[in-house]
Amino acid sequence: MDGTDDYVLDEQVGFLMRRANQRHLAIFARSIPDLTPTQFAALARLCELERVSQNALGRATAMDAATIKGVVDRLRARGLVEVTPDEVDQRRVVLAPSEAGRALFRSLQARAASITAETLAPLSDGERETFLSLLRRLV
Amino acid sequence: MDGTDDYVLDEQVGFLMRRANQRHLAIFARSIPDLTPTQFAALARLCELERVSQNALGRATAMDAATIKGVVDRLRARGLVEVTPDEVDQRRVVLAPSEAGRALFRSLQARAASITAETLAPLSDGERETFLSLLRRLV
DNA sequence: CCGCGATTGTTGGTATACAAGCGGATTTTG
DNA sequence: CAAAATCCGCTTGTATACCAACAATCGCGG
Repeated sequence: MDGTDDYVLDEQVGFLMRRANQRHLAIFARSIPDLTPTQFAALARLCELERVSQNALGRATAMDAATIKGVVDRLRARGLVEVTPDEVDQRRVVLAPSEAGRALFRSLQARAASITAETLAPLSDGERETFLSLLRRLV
Repeated sequence: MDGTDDYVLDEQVGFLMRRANQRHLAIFARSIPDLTPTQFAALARLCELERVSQNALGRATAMDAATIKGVVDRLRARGLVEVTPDEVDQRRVVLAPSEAGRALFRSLQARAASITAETLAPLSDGERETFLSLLRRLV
């Protein structure tokens, strides 16, 4: 039992992912101060899907129903998302990006791409590919 | 300008990290329901450092001063951490794991290690090494 | 057509997380 | 030694994030 039980926090994948995520979040906030990563993800998906229900958007962006509600509320409050009741299913609301939402997304697209680049900047091109493909298998 | 502006959310490192983290958090919560990953990290560091101030523990676990306060409060409420005022520096409080805290950490250590293993289970041994070493460079 | 399970959106509660700002203590510096 | 800078812990406010519970609605089987 000499070395089997040493638990080194700094080598745990969860701790490393948390810290890597912190660094990425800081890069994002510096580059796009107006929108959080979550809000941007929701807006991006909405621009891609055009018309979806709230929960469906949540599933498409890996967010809980309770979480997506708050995100959509904040996007709505800023006029980036429009909400209309679904005509057939009375439980649903249909979300769509407003013209302002679409314009904002377009204007931020390039910056968003550069955020990914900056996050991965410590790695070489090949390492980036490797990292992303391994990461994709851990979702 | 045909393909330069397609922003694919699912390929962004932030989105992938968020989802990989979600999966890891779910594994953690299933395996150690009593403690959050953050609380466990703080407890682990505390067992390693024995006696630290609150903010110092926060820095050692990559937590904001406001964040570590809440974490320590909850650990204290469960009797896992003991607090004494620092004798020299009157601003500081000195944290130390209680006997119960040390015992809990010891009893969870193996499970914590298996959480890392389960999180990385989709990868082969070599891929795990690669992933961790790349991830370590992104913190 | 009736009932029952599933889905939709909502709410409340808990737990990170960070920014900003506070008063107080300590250390550095001029 | 006094002023400035720094550090300490705290609080407030905002934003994820998830769970659990809820009413309203929908769809399907009988």
